[in-house]
Amino acid sequence: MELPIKISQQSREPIYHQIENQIKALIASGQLQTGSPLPSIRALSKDLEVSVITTRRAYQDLEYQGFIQTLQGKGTFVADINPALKQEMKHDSVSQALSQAIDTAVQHNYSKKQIKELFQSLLDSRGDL
Amino acid sequence: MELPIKISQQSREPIYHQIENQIKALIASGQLQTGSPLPSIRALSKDLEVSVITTRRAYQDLEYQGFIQTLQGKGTFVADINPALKQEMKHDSVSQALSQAIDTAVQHNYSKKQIKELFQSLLDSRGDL
DNA sequence: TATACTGTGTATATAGATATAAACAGTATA
DNA sequence: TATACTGTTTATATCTATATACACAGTATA
Repeated sequence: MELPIKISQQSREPIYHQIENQIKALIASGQLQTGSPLPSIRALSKDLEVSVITTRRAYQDLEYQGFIQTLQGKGTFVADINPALKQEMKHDSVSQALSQAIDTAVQHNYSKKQIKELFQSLLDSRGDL
Repeated sequence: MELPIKISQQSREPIYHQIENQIKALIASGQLQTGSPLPSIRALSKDLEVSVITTRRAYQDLEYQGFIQTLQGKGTFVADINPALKQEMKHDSVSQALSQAIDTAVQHNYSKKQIKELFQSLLDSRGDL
């Protein structure tokens, strides 16, 4: 079972962190339901072409945070998460991402109008929306 | 002379990289003009409460990329950069930041409408714009 | 029961990021 | 000329991230 996640090697964010964030997004948005199995750490490491230690680290963090649970010999499954928490996670993550992008634009001396226009044009040119 | 840059310790992006990006933004947007002096690596390290090695790394990378030049004993100065290049840098950096934020929203299954609304509300609640 | 998978623990190694410290060389000013 | 600044070099150290490898223990299936 493949997860729709992608790793950017040029990003300065650690790989395991990228994996974590993307799995969280899938869970928070309901694309991964409670109880559904995740790929094994070995399978995921092959998919993403990273080492098992890296995928394992991501899963460990997610488990520590309560998003997944792993059973030795069986695998790893999405945990049961309060829907209100999911909503909050969604909102927080997306808000933070957008805010940071606005920060970057402001740092570059973009006006409100310019930011809005560029954003609109980028949003409109997305083929997946 | 203090630079209006801030370091986020929780960000997973290396500190020197954060410094680089923010100085680039200042140069690209004209907030730092050709020839103007940057704070010494020691002064900057004190301002930002990071080590000299870290600020030096940022300055070295910026120099390698042609944005600044340093003279031993004198200090570090903004280089002369083609205005077209500045424009391109601005546009690329801001576009990339906004695109990545949209990616995050999409990962969280946000619709175009939701993204737009959240963005608008975040933009409107900015006190600095 | 053997095989193929699962997670867990451990080891070794390398690269990157960052801290602190000291010394050297160059510049500027009182 | 001494002092205070500037960048440069070097050293030591620690932590983090990631790679590869191996072995152990648990589960599932043919």
